[in-house]
Amino acid sequence: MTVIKQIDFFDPNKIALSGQAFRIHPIDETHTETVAFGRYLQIASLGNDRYAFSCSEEDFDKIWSSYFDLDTNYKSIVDTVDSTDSYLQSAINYGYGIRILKQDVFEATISYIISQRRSIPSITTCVDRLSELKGKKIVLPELDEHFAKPLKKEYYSFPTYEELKDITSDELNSIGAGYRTAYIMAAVNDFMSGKLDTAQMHSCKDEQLYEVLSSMYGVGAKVANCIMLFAFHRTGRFPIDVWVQRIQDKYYGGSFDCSLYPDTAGIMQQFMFFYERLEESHK
DNA sequence: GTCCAGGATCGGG
DNA sequence: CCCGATCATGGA
Repeated sequence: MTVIKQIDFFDPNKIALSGQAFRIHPIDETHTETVAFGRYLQIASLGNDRYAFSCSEEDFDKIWSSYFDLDTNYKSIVDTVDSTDSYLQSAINYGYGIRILKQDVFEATISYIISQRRSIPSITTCVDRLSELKGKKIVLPELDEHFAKPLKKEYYSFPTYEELKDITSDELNSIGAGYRTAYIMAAVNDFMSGKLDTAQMHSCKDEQLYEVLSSMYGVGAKVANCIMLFAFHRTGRFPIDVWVQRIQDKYYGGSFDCSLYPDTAGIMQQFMFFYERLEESHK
């Protein structure tokens, strides 16, 4: 099953390298693969803003169009950027095609709890190990001539909280969760007990959602904002990690003025993060 | 071996 | 309220 679409402002490999999700990867220059919502998806870039997706029309409409935030007009958002902010202008030019994903709430919560004080490759390893341990094996879709060979032999879904309800400390230690083991156990319990209810959280205003998330054991300001931005699509949130703080120190006198972008500061943040990290890797 | 990573918690001032 | 020490491990 293959669906071909024409899409503006969409660069799957840049999204994969932008560090907002940990299970999306470039295969080669024109192919990207991801695992999300229990499925494997491959995207082939055909040129002239045309893309092949390895899914049915129905899954594209019900899952992937939303996941990649394809109903949002990023060009108009980019046009609102302060023309005198040359750093942000450069970052946006460099990151043209990055969209903010709408990730699964539980997966994003656990992944960002794992993420604290680790590098992105290390987070990826840990998330993959957890999926292999407790997720379900995924049946790959048929991949026709548009697509490349997948990177791995086997893929596993990110486990649901039901699938993690009996996970032990030893198991979490074995996948390299380190000192975050207790945080993950607590988070699973919060979802299982109904203290955290995804549907209810979606209806919360930003401040209330932030309170709920940051009240979790092992979830502070940065992780709470990442969950809000990358799972709940609260695009006004501005997560500050070591990279973003570095950017603020170098180019914004210590703090970026988010009030200029009340509804899109998080999108700006993602462009800056991508720009700074990849510039650094080219040195 | 050394150093740092998409930080949070805790105790003390 | 702010500050410093501490946390376990992978990857460069």
